[in-house]
Amino acid sequence: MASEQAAGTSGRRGYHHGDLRNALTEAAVERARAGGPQAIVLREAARATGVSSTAAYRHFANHHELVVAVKDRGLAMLAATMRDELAGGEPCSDPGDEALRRLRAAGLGYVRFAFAEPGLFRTIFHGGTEGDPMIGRRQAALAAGDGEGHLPGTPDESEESYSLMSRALDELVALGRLPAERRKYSDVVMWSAVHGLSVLLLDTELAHLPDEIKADIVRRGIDVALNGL
Amino acid sequence: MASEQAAGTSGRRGYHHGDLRNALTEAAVERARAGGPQAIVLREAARATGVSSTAAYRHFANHHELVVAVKDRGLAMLAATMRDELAGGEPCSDPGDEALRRLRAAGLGYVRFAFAEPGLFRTIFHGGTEGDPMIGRRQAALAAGDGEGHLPGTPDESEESYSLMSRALDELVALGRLPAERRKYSDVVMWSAVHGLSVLLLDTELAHLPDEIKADIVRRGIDVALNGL
DNA sequence: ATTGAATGTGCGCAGTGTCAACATGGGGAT
DNA sequence: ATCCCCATGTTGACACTGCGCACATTCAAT
Repeated sequence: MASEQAAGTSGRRGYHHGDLRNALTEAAVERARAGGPQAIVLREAARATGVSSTAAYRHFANHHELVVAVKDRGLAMLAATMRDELAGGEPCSDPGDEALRRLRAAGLGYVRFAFAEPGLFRTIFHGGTEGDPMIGRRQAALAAGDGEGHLPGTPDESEESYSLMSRALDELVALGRLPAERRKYSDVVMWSAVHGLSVLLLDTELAHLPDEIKADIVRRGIDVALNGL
Repeated sequence: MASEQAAGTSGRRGYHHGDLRNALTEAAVERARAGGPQAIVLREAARATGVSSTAAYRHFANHHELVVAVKDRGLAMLAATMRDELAGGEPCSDPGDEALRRLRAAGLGYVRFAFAEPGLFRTIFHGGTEGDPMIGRRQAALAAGDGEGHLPGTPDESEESYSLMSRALDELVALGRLPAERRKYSDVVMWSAVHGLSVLLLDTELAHLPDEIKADIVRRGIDVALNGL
């Protein structure tokens, strides 16, 4: 009975684990961190948790659901990283500058997470969106563009990272730093800018560039986006 | 010696196939088109080609090499789509406007390909870059930034799509439409802009948006990038 | 204590990547 | 034309994966 797991939240105090779903997810997250989405293998996670493979099927309908669970965790960590970046810099006195600082910080945090956790980042954006979190389900609303002139959203709470940028943009408009007519789609465009930077500098030959150059590119990319808006 | 090309699909006149590598790649491309990188399964490709699974190992060291072959094909198709888009619109009389039109067309072609061939697009950017084509191998040169002030490249001929945008930018500089000091990294930024748009509108809940909205977002995204440069 | 629903276990099936040993036959040296 | 080499294909097997089925164990409500 000398199992490797000793304490913490996953006690395994007998036949029943008590928190298997969580334990499995954590194990899967660990693999994903190291090897990306491909490294998420159900049997492995079960093995690492000290439980039979089929036990996992009591908590996940199939392999994909495990992946989705990992995506969720990753998304939360993404948001956390962005929030950290937000809180990191010192606020500007001018409200307009401050809003802009926040937008830039949000974008920077996004890229920073991608670099810090490439495995998780790749896992988050992997395969279609069938059964995923992100931006939420009510796309119907998105379709018709709402009265405020931008994509509504912040569905549940999953897409906090998205709303961070979105809110900063709202402030910019409120403070007159961004013409209201340009508000529409600005969030998506900003998001796509930082996402593109992340992916290219991570999964392309560009990944071999020295870090300083990458940092320059990221700065430039974000500046271009902010300028262009 | 006379007949050996006849069939593009597969000759199979006897024990030896004659063009297995190509046939396998084609089969794999077909699966990838329909189901993305995950759909590239070596045994399946062999089966579809009417050959034993292990025969593939005479032409590909392992599964990954097959995927790389598909990536190559996809890259070529990407470039083709972009070139089509370039040739599609009518040229502007003013050279500066023309260069700008080309840059925009290149970007639009990029996104258009992503929408037209999502499976291949996802395959191209899948997993690390170990043993891939793209941007080429000489990153050392990239590191030090060259005299012209932008990332050199056009390695072999694989990254034609990249060079299409890069050349348009060069023209813009030559014609005084873009300050030379902003030329640096502009290609990467432009590329990342269109890439981000493609990925987000393809692999996110945003994918459920109606096509018109997507088109609007793409337009806006590209405009922002061009403006920001 | 009984019992039913959760939860976990073993076993098996189909399918995949990959390797080793063997078969075939096309093309160059003779 | 002949012969032999070796690139190209084939069969068989191993390890591993996702997943379903029948059975075991436990917790909780009766």
